Amino acid sequence: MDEKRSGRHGLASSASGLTIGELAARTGVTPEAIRFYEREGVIPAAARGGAGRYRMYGSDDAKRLRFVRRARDLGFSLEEVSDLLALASSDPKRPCADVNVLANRQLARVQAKLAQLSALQVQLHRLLAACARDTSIGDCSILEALSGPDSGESVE
Amino acid sequence: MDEKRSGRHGLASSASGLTIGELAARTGVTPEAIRFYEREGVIPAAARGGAGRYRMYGSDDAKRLRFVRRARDLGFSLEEVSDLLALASSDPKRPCADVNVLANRQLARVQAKLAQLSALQVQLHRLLAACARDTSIGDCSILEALSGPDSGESVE
DNA sequence: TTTACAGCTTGTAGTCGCTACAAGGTCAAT
DNA sequence: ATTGACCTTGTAGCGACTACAAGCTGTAAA
Repeated sequence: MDEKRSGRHGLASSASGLTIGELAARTGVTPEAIRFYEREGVIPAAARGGAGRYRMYGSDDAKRLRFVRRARDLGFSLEEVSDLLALASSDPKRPCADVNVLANRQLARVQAKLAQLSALQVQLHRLLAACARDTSIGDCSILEALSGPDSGESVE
Repeated sequence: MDEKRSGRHGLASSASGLTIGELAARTGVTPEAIRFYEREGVIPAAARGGAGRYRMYGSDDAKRLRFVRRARDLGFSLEEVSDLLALASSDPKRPCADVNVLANRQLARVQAKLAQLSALQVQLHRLLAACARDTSIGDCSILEALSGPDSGESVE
């Protein structure tokens, strides 16, 4: 019955007997993060294994956790991940408009940040191009730019 | 001697008698952030005005604070801002290579993030394009993608 | 003079998504 | 019995602020 024990020290690792460390290894999420997700209510509290008080996980937990990791990788907040999880396990016949809304919102955020960073890149490029010709702190166009493009004696 | 009082309630606002709120208004940095910068050692502790114990600022402080804000806007960390401030007030004859290094590092960070976000944008676009044709949660390709592109029963 | 009130003071807690301990408990093997 | 990996909880820290709370100050209007 327990032929599937295989951890370095033999802690259960059968289809529905993963420890938190094993789950971590399978999902690419650290044990600390898993416990954090549980505390935050993103994933349900794990069942505790027989004698000891260790958290034990099954394949459903692994699936859910991979879902969480992928959604986080896409930039969704933990709250949105919770929403997505709830949607994923809701009535399969319901329209997936809510999912779409979430994804679109995230896309908008990503695009806003892209625009902002793009502008930053341009500015830094310009500063560096100008500074390449400078040699001393006194003439450094970067420091000049930071010190005040819009005059400097406007304290009245 | 005190003909230059002009705040709503008359707190000093002459060339070198700004209160923290006035400084905030002139620099676009909130009073809380200014105090935070002082606590963190990014800007020196302000002089305290005569009778009361209010912080009082002059035009040099305003300049320095604008410098900080611009550098922050470019994405430099507070530690780097401190470094930049130190460089700006160091020997003007020294070469500005250090400034260049800092700016290049920041540009590299910005570009790394741009690449990352760009990839994210592509992924989200793909997900949304696929989902536009879906109608129900059960068929939602976004949730499918999150649930596991690489099979799903690999818990062994 | 009294009162009102804007704006200042310090200190602390919260944000977000973790990571990094510390101090101790558990499990299997040697 | 002891080792030693792994687990447990709880707490603090990161970065760069923001948001209070409780109280003080300074001026103006009643």
